[in-house]
Amino acid sequence: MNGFLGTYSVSLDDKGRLNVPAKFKGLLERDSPQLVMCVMDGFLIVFPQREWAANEEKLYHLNAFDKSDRNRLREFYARATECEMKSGKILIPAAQREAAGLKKEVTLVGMSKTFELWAPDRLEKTPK
Amino acid sequence: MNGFLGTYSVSLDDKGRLNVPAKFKGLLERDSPQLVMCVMDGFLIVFPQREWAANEEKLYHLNAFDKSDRNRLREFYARATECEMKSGKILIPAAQREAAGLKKEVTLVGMSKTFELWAPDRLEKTPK
DNA sequence: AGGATTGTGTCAGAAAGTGTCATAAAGTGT
DNA sequence: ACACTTTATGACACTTTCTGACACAATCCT
Repeated sequence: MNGFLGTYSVSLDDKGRLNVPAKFKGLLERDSPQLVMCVMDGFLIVFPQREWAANEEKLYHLNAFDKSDRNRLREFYARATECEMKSGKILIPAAQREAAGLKKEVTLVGMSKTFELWAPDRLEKTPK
Repeated sequence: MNGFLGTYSVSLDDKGRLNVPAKFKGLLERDSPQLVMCVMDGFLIVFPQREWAANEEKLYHLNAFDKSDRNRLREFYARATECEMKSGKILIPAAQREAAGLKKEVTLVGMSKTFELWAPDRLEKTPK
């Protein structure tokens, strides 16, 4: 598989775990089940760990003593959580579920290297 | 064979699989049965994987941390699904069938590097 | 410690996807 | 037009995946 592709509608179980679709599962199992989940505006991004690291590198050049750079860095890190696919499922922490407005139904959107988790109604309102 | 050419009328089986016409089958078997199926405006485009990758390259310049770039990326990736020709058939996922309004009869149109899947009535209404 | 909350593994039933085959239809050569 | 080959269709049995639920483990709080 080339990357995460497509839109899937999945439901969370009673503890807020999402069942990873089989097509994504293969990729995560092969690469690594370690993930970083990050709140963006109104939705969640899931990075496989390696991909997260690659993004992080892009931030190295920022200056930790520059105020606006520091704000960007803070944004980035403050909203990230480590998580993992276990038994084919990913637990979405309560704070993240809250931030993305996730209830029972979640729409999962592949973005090649990463994928996104959306509350279905929010995704619909996204500009086309 | 040089590419996908011509129009074929095929029927889907009870699970929504289409039988790949023999002329296309050869090409897919030789090249690779890996495909990406993408929802367009009311119909589906099927890309052999290699061809998809070539299109994807055009998006490399976009910045995934920029909001509007990200929306464009999402539009592209969200519509796609990986699929594969297995036992000479291609399963069209329910969501895709829905999006293209496919029932039992499907019209398949070769477009050289790719081919399209249409609901017959929609194809007829296409401006000439 | 006890009780609540949050996280984890597993499983059964339902739904979706897959392989194979018999028959029907279309195409080919003579 | 005939026999023969190839291709398409529909059906069936089987496998995989998804869902929702349950039981249990770990953590937190007071």
